Amino acid sequence: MGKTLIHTKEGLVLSAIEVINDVGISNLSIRKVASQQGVTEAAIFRHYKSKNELLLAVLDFFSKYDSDVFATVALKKLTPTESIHYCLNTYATYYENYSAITAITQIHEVFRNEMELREKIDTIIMDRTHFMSGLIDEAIQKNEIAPHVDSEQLAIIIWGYFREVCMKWRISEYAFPLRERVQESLHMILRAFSKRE
Amino acid sequence: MGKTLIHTKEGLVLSAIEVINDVGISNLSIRKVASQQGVTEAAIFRHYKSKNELLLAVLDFFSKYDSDVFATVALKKLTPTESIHYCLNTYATYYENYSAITAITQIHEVFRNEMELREKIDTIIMDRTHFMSGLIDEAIQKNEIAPHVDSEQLAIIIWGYFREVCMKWRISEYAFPLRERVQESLHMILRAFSKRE
Amino acid sequence: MGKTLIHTKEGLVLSAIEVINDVGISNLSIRKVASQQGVTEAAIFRHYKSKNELLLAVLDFFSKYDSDVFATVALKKLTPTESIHYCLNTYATYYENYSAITAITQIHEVFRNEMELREKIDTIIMDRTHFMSGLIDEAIQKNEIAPHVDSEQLAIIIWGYFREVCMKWRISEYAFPLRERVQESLHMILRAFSKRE
Amino acid sequence: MGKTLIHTKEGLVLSAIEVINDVGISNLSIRKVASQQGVTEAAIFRHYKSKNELLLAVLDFFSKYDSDVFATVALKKLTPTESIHYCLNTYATYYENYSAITAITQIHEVFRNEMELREKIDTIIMDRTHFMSGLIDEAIQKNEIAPHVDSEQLAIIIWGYFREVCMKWRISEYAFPLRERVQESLHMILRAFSKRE
DNA sequence: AATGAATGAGCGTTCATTCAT
DNA sequence: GATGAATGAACGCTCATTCAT
Repeated sequence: MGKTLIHTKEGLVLSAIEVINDVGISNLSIRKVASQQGVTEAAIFRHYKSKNELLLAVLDFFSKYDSDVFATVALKKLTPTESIHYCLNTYATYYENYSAITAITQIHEVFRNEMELREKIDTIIMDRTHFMSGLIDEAIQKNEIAPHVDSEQLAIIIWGYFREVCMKWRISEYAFPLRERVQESLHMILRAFSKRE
Repeated sequence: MGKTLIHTKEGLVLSAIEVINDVGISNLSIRKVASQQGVTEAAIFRHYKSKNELLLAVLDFFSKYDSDVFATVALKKLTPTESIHYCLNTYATYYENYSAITAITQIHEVFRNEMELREKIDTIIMDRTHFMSGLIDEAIQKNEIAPHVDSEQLAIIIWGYFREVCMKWRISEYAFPLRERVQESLHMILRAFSKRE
Repeated sequence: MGKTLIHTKEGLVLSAIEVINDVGISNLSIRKVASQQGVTEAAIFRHYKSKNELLLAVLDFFSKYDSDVFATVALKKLTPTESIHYCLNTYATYYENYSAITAITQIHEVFRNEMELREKIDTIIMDRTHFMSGLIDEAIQKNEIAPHVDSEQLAIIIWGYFREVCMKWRISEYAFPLRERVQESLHMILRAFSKRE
Repeated sequence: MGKTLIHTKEGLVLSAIEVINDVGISNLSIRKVASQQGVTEAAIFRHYKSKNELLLAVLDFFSKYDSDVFATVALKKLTPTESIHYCLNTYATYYENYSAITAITQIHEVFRNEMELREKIDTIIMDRTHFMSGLIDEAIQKNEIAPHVDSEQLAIIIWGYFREVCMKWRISEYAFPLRERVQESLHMILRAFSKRE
């Protein structure tokens, strides 16, 4: 019973992501999520009291991975550079297997016009940047990255790259292996910003 | 006469950009553009025969700058690295003075569900990447950038950074000087990827 | 429950016919049907997913009578001539009591520009002609109608007459008794085409 | 000059008929007539001060033929029966060569919702019926048609047939020779109603 | 004699949401 | 826990008509 509820509730999030991927966030509607899920529109309002609340759940789902990744990185005994690799590799692998979710990486702007959604998305972005710049700071301290590098700016570069390559992947209709490409480019970036002997 | 026509038609593009910046692309409607412009909705359809056509004009306006920039760069006698700086500096300066247009940099995904818009936006992105990777190739040939660098990947990194920093600028509500920040970061990037002696 | 549904759905068809009779098929709109019925426009779309689907239901309603008539004629043990009389008498009586529906007899042409409607209306007309020419063939075999008569042409004459007299009835604002008039004229026609001794 | 005006004015009527035939009376609009004619919408209002006035001109054009036919019939020295044949033959020949105009024969009902148009169309129908029943009366007097026949009812039968066969012709997409068919059927009708020896 | 621009009303349709069942 | 019916607002778009040029 409780289980079914949870199942349906989460199922709606997955359906919403599917719909966003299929017809775009602008054309997402409760009706379409309902029919994707095979329920009535009214049924959705039993689980989420508004469309925005469903979208908040989508963002929760999208970022739930974040805490896991951040936590895992902390647990493993990796060098900072390895951590950065591990982090992006995790996302890239995940996205490669669930390509629809990359739609969410591209629609931050759309969420910005509803206060609740805006706060959530801003927090997600901020946390990711913060986490990344933290790793970079560590890397600088451990001489893996050159000392003059501004960690926040590099964090923006890395996330910006990641978002851009996700976009290219979508445009290409998933024509190249995302994980490999990200790995290569990240390697290139970290090497470029590494300390020079 | 001709003047009035051009004025209204172009004015509608500017109004559309304003509306997109204000309420978001998802909430853009012909009604809102009309009221922003102070005309009736029907009047818009005299100038653009559909909403999509107006949006195409917005993309035209957004990218019209591109050819100018590409051409100017070719004319000036600059080193490739200087050209890259000049290019991003131009956009950053422009955006800094017309912050609403940065909204357009963030909405590629939304346009992807209308074929005409999709084609246009894909072309714009491709052309920009191509132009940038061309400059990088030149830079590699002239030993300004390290030979092992993949020019297309670096182009993606640079544009990804630019898009990301525009997003951050918007989130911060234009709290930092965009041009300066871009200049610094770009300097950092190009230095990192430069040939090491 | 089920009852309410059927009621509203069928009610909309009757409302649509009322509107067509009042303001003409060209001026029929979902808005007007809605207000005739005392519901909102959106409510209509719960029952019929488009305006055309509602119009199809109107045609269904208009022709649902057909199968009943055809079937009844077959059941009763009447001479072919009596059958023809019975058939037109049934329509005339029905129309006399529900004059608004005669509007539908006059609007074939208008429906011709929507493929779905066109197919439906063409089928209705074809079936009626076919049924009538079948009866005439029988009448010829039983020597009630002269052998040289082309049954399809006579069917067209009879239906053409019926449609024309309905038009006259409408023009006259229902000033003469439709049933009686049809009966007389049909009698005149059948007598004229009967076998002469 | 005057000539051009007349030409344009009449051209608009022909364009309107073309549009009605192409997209149906319900989808006729000033815009479409204008573009069919290759002028602006505003230009039409220079010639006809409203859409209804243009439609009145269409009806004028449609029925202008009537007076010619009526007059010609009176001039020629024909028997009443021959006159009826001549009359329908003239229309059938005309329509066969200008099939678009048969659209007008089918849309009386649509015109009924604008008072001016209604009056016009009612007059046309009445005049035609009157003319036909006059010929039938003559035929009765000259023993060409049986004495017990009600001339008005037969007139309705004949015009009803004619309208119906025009409809069938349209449905069939002009698959049979209209004139021939009308001639045959009319022959059949007049023979049936003729005096029997 | 004709055009381009504009208007206000109306169109068919979709939306998020509510509520009785 | 879910459904079917309904609503009111908004959507993109087309209409007949007007008017300054």
